[in-house]
Amino acid sequence: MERSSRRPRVAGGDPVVPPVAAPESRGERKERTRRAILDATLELCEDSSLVALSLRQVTKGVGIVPTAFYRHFDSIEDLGLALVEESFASLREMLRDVRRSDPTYQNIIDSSVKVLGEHVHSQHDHFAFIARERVAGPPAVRAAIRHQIELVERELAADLARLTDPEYWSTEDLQVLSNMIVTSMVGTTEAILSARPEAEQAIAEQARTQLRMVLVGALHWRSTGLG
Amino acid sequence: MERSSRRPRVAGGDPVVPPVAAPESRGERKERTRRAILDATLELCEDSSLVALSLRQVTKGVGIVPTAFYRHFDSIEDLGLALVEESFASLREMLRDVRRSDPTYQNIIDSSVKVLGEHVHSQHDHFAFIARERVAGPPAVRAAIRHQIELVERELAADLARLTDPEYWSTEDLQVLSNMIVTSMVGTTEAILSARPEAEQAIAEQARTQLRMVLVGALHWRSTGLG
DNA sequence: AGTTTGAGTGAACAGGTGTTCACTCAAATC
DNA sequence: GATTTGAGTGAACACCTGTTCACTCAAACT
Repeated sequence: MERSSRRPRVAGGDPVVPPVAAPESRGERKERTRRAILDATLELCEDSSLVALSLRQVTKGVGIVPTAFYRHFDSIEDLGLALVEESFASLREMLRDVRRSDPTYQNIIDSSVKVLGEHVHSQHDHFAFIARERVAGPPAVRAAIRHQIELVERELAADLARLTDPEYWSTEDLQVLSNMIVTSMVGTTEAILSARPEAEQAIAEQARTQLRMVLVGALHWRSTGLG
Repeated sequence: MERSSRRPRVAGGDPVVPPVAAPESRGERKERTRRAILDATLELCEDSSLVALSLRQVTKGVGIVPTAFYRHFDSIEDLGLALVEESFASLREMLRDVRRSDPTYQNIIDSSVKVLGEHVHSQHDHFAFIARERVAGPPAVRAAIRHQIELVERELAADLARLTDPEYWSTEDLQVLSNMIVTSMVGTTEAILSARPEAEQAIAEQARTQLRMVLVGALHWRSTGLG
């Protein structure tokens, strides 16, 4: 047991840098442990779910004793809510990138799908967390994710309002269209996350085609219905 | 302990009918216990996931001893695969109902959404199981569900092939369209399952509008793209 | 009638679970 | 320099976990 220092290990492996060399303030150290808990949890529940994850698994992954967990979170569910916030911070960063979309791409669809693909990889754990816990997490976590997605849908509907003719597009229709686009993008995300890498090109192509189909529908839409 | 008979209790509560009055064959009894395990599992993992469900919880729910479980399934994962088969039997029954759609409804969309709503309620546990375990179940269960959904998508694409002009609709486009419709219906199912009952009317209306939008897109689609 | 089969039992195992408690000891405050 | 604060420790608790084993005893087969 003489190996275990008082300082948390922070991740699965042992620190490469001499642990003594870091003069940390109290707050810095607490924040570092907190981060380590969040990161370890994202990794550990990757192929199961928060509801199947035990407090002791998390603390073992971090390299702290079970009791230390309570200095940071009340429960796994509480931890989950923190991860929802963090994950949606990633997602909103992506939306920011989508909005000021790369001018080298000629249209919105290509650049959106490109940005989605990039972020799903660079923020893989966050996107996987949302996709899973959205339907399988603890009730409070599910509710929090649903709420966040609803906010995103409303934002997208507001964006779309600026691009469409209010004569033909009612607020309700825009909300419905926005929901469909978000649902489709959630589906694309799930597909990327659970596919072999070589299939990703095809998934992206499918996502583009779907958005094009929806766009064709939108261009011919009349609020009055199919007429 | 004198209350506990040798016969399994079959569900949460105690049997109302005198348990002695049933002369069962060996096979009948085994099948009854198997059903009880399947039913108890569907109930128990309703608000968590298979991965968070223990073998002992299941057997306690059924009213049998943990060891008896192994007479029916190798593991919880094995049980999960049986539930996938059973749940997709429900889903395919729904698809059958959709195909010979109610002639009192004038179009496919209205009747399809109606049938979906009905089946999501009458087979609530099966649909909830698929929706959850699709993303959060044990790997083998996830794979099985993905495979089944892929089959459904291909069937739908074949149906659509009969309704569209092959001049404008390539096989690939039909597959993509089918994927979008299925994704949208999965989204609608999730929405119904996690919404308060009074919101269901609005969800159905949204589902109809989305299908109408897609249909408008389909009617104006050219395989060559947006032109 | 006698034998085999197999669904269900109950005890035991080694180990994992959340939570409590009194504790250390270094940073932060006085 | 003395005191307070609080992140982390380690033992202990009562309970739950999957799996094993030898067993019962009624239905099914010979």
